[in-house]
Amino acid sequence: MPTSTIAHTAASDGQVRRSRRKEARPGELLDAALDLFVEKGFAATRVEEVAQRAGVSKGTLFLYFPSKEDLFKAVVRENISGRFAEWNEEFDRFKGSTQEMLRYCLFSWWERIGSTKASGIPKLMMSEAQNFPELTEFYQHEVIQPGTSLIERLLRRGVTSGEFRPMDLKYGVVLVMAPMLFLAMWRHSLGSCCASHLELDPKQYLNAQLDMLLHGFSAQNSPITALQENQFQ
Amino acid sequence: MPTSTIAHTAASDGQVRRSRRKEARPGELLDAALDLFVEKGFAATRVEEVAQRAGVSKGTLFLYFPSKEDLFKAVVRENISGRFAEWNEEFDRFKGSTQEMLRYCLFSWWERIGSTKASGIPKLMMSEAQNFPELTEFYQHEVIQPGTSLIERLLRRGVTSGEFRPMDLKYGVVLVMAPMLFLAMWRHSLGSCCASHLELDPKQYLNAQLDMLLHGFSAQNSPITALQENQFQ
Amino acid sequence: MPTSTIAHTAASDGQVRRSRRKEARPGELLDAALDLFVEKGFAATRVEEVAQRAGVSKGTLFLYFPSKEDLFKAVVRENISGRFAEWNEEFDRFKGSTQEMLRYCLFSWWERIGSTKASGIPKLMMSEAQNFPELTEFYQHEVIQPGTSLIERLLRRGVTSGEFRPMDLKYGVVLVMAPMLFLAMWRHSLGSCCASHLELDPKQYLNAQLDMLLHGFSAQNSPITALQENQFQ
Amino acid sequence: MPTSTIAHTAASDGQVRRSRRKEARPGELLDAALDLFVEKGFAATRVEEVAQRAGVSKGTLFLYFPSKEDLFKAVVRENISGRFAEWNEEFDRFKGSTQEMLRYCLFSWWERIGSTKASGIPKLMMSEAQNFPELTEFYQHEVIQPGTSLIERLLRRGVTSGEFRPMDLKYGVVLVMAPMLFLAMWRHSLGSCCASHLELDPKQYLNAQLDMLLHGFSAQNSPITALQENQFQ
DNA sequence: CATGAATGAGTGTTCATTCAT
DNA sequence: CATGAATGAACACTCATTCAT
Repeated sequence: MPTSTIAHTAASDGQVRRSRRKEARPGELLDAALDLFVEKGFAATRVEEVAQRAGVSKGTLFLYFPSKEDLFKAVVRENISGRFAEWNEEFDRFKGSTQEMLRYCLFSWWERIGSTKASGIPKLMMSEAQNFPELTEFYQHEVIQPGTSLIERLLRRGVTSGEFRPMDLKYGVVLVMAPMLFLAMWRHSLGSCCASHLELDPKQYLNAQLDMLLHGFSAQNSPITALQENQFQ
Repeated sequence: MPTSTIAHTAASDGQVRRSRRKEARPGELLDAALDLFVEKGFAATRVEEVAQRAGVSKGTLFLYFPSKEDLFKAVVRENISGRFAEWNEEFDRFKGSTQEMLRYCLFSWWERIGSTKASGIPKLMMSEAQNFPELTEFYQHEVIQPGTSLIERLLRRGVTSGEFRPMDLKYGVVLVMAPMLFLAMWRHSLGSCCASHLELDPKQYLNAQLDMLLHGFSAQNSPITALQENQFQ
Repeated sequence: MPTSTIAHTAASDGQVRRSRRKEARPGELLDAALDLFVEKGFAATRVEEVAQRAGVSKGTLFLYFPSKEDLFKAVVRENISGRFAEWNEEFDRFKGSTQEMLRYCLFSWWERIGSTKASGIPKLMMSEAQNFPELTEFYQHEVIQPGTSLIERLLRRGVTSGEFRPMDLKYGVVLVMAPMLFLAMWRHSLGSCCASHLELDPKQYLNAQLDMLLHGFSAQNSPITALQENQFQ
Repeated sequence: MPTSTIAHTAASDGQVRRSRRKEARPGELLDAALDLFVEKGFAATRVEEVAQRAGVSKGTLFLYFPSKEDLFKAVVRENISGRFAEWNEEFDRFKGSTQEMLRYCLFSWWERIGSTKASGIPKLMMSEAQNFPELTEFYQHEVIQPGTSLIERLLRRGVTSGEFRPMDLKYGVVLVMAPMLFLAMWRHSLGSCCASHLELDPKQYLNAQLDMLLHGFSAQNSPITALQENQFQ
């Protein structure tokens, strides 16, 4: 009951703090919207429910976001696009090897997006892309392109330094991105539904991915890896 | 179980003529529904459009499937035919190296599933898993488990023969499956929407995956690969 | 209560004639829509009320008319545009003097439009033209242009035959149209609200207009006219 | 009577300073509202836009006018200032022929009303008469009746002097009024919407009307007129 | 006195579902 | 069996009105 703030008159300091009207902050709306979009998808989420969950009226929502699509865009910006600036800066300052950088990339993605509610957004986009072309274009520009640029940059660094083999960067980028996206989608769909024998421990999954990105399955490659044991957490 | 209501009428005259006629319509409806569900998702698909595409009236559709949800369930069930028996047999007879077997696995999947309409089913399941838990469980048993067993078997063969490093098979399996599922979903969603810089050539993508599964990015691994050139088609 | 036709089972001839569902005919919807559009204007008329008055559900209305604007267009076509073909034919066959033709023009307009509910449409268009540009364009093409063509033709005939003075046809047309439009608007607004000292008898008003169109106020013109006495009905 | 609540506070200090400040705002609001009501109609005008255009907040508007309807009433009342006294005096002093007087009547109406913002009021009244019966009655008394009296007086003068034929004054008055009202409405609705073949030059239109009021279309009447050429500006 | 954030009833349109024929 | 006309609940978005500050 977010409306519990109603009529909470602060008698002590002489000031009336809260009244019948809920003071809306866009933040609460964005949180509520993220929850519902991830849970139900874009189309199936009713704006009224978003408003209710944020403890305000439908009208108030439209006061802050001119349309449902704009609300969604704001959610994406708040939870995903906004992160790329910081990431790029971190990459600028990164001192270690590119292998370490790749590891950092996967694990910071996990901490900032993968393990949060925001990880539901990629799944959502996959599901609804066809039906909302404008949102899709937005997502392309705000998420896909910055994300691929970031990874491309990383791979280029590795190739330049001689750590990585020369490669077609386009497919290299997808090789790095796909497992992250897959993990996000898996957790929000099949992985979450059934106590499956395939319930993945995310960090172990990412370690396995990382290990394979670097060394592959082949036996002649370096032998001690996440694929063998759960030694990395 | 809407499909069970269909085919159990023609017991009297021994001929399946009447029942065959009846079964013709649900089949067309299921085909039409698969196309549309994959293209637009469950919610955005209108039953009337399904009926039109199948050449029948909306009323007729509801004659065969008591609700849109039942239609959806029937679509998913119908398209999960057990291809796994055949695959297992092929694996029994396979003579080459496990590396070749892995390659065969990815490419036969592409030919039989990935490049066909059936590739829409994983996307559907990912998108709608939350809304159809009963269906999800069914999918787990009928597809995910047989599929993982198949790949697990393959990996075990590789480890036993010394071609592959020892590994935690659970994560190994996901490493193999993820790119296939990702490819299927990508093609049916974001990948098809935007004239993206990320439009993937499926065979090249699979080659790149295969290459990385075997060798990873590292420079000390075998240098000439699909990642470098487009020599594989 | 148009829904009184419900469950009116015709027991006599063995046939069930009417059932719970109302059989909608677009005609009833058009009638209801004309009533309400004229009474309340386009924007203020709720489609649900139109449907109710026609005795059907809101959904049924959208079965016949894809949008409120289309409903309006159909109303205009049914009640106004459709008349011009007949009018043109009558003008083709007209044998008398152009003065008689002008009289015929005004009075047949009165019988077919001015005295009917359709006379509310011009007022409505005047009120709402600015807010519904698409409707306005439609009205231009379907009503204003055919109407002006008809009158222009009439005036040209009179000038050619020497009955009328040479004139700038554009303003001649407006001189003829304006009083008809004014009468229609007056009746649906100020004229209908108050038992005014200006309550106009339409036929007398039209006679006065006709007389003035032909002769003006001047004393040197033909003396016996509608302006003097109420001899015409 | 919302305007009565405004100006009766400043009795104490004799100076109208404070009250003058207060009155400034309603004036701006009424101006803004007139513009918008005329342009868009009552329903389509948003109070927020009125407030913005007047440079105040929405809340302030409701401080002065308890509702949108009250604002509308105030707008109409405000803009019906008694110009009729002046007009009557001018008629008292008029020396020329009644034909000249009629011409003066039309053109001074154009200068004082027709060409100004005030010409929007008749359109408003025509559009909204049904919804504001109380206002309509007010308009009858304050505008229609004085106006008709003025014209009636003019026509009577012409008949008495022998310039005009004897006539039923009631219809004579409408014959004179109708084209003025029509012009005002046309300019504010259809005439302004469409780059129509019927875009009217007001002075030419009034000349044509005047000419026809005096002579009609008939060929035996005086031949050189505004209907023939555009020689009058 | 002035503000503007908050409200919530109201509207056009869609679409799964029903049912008389 | 098959049809398709009819239904009505649902939903995004608007805007006059309120009221705490």
